[in-house]
Amino acid sequence: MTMNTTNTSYHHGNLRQELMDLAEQHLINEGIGELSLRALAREIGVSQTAPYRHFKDKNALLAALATEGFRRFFEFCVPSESEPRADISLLYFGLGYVQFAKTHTEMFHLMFGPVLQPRNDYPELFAAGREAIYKVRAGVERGYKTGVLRELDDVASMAHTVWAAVHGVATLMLDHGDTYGYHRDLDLQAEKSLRMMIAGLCTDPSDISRLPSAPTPYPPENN
Amino acid sequence: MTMNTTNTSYHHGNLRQELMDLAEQHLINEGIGELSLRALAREIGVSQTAPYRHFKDKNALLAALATEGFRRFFEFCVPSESEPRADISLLYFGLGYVQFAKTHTEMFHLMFGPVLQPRNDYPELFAAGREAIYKVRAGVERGYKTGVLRELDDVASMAHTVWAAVHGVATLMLDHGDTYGYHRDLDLQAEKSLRMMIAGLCTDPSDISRLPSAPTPYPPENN
DNA sequence: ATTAGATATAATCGCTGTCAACATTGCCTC
DNA sequence: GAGGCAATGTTGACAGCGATTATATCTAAT
Repeated sequence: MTMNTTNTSYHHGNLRQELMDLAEQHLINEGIGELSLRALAREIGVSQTAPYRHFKDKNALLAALATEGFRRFFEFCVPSESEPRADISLLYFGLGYVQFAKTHTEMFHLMFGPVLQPRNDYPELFAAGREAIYKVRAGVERGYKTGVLRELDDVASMAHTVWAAVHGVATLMLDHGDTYGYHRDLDLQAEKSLRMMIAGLCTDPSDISRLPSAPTPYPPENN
Repeated sequence: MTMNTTNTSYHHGNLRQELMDLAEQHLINEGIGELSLRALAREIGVSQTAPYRHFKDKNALLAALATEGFRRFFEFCVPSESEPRADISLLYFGLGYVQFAKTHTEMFHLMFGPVLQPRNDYPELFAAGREAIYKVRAGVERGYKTGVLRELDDVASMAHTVWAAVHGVATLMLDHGDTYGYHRDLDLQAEKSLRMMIAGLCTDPSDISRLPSAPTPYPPENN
């Protein structure tokens, strides 16, 4: 994956990146709680103190990971921006959001959960989060101008509402899928909920299925 | 609070309860991550291993705490059930939900977050979560029968949607309040978002402020 | 007096975060 | 090209905290 895994020289040369790569794998496989700097160092074959050259502490590494996660998240949601109709664009955004949560569960928890808080300590991460919001605002603004969305409030408030709707669907699916029962098709349910909520914010909330399906497979080729 | 804090006898006699009480205080003051069985035992004045007589491990204690949390949560939301109009009832439920999240932040994270998962291992907790859903379903059913809610889908799906809406508003407020900027009145924003979303699910989504205010102070006297 | 339940003691193990002292390397300057 | 410096990594050790287990001891109830 990265260039020199079998680098036998004294200096690893790519430790920072390799730490992050491996950390992400551990994140995926074992979850946030189990991630240990020592284990990473051991596995890479480097001393236990070496990581501290690159990250002030464990949370700093996690923050870097989460920031990287946001970058992918944006790519994940990019297609929604090219959709001209604002309501459909928001729906696509929501679908991407949910898909991301589902396929990058632990990363999602890291990015949006209470682990790295308050955000004051992680300016890059904070900025990434803000960027995400701006995208939604842009979508809402478009919806207002084109008359697709009901102008219930100012753009910021409406964007907050949209975000909350999407976020709620995603987190509920992750954290309470089992509570809702294993027999349900959660993906389908999530999409239905998204549609209901977004449709409710539209000028014409006549029908949920009014909003067309997302291009399948929705998210682009990125893993 | 509990009976025998100054019990000098060998047997504490009330350790289980006292552990939970103290744990909750720590939860409130320091958060989930900082909670330590050892600290609790130390503080109570009992050996470090004594808690294991009452809880299989740390998570078992947390699960018991969360279950207790659900009991309070239900009391918190009880007033919504006495409201005859289904949409208003759902709104009150949402307001209670958000208030609970705000005033019992860490407990909320414990109850709804990814800490105690999967729920298979905590049957009581699982049951408590289910009970919560049934309440929402009842509300939705009422809304269908009285023609207040749009019958967009079956009761279960609609309940899921309502829950997602409410849950999204609450979690967004907790975990991303700072991202959205300190200058906003988050409480107000949360309520607005709730109103927009619920109104959107109603037969007549004409006006957000159509739904009347909650009785103030909304939640009953329980701390 | 016995027994089951509650607590204590001691020990294992892992992790974080620091520190000091030292080794290697690459790059920059002269 | 030589020297020097800064960045990177190593080694080893330590303080501190935490979870958990095994084993021993106490005590209250029967």
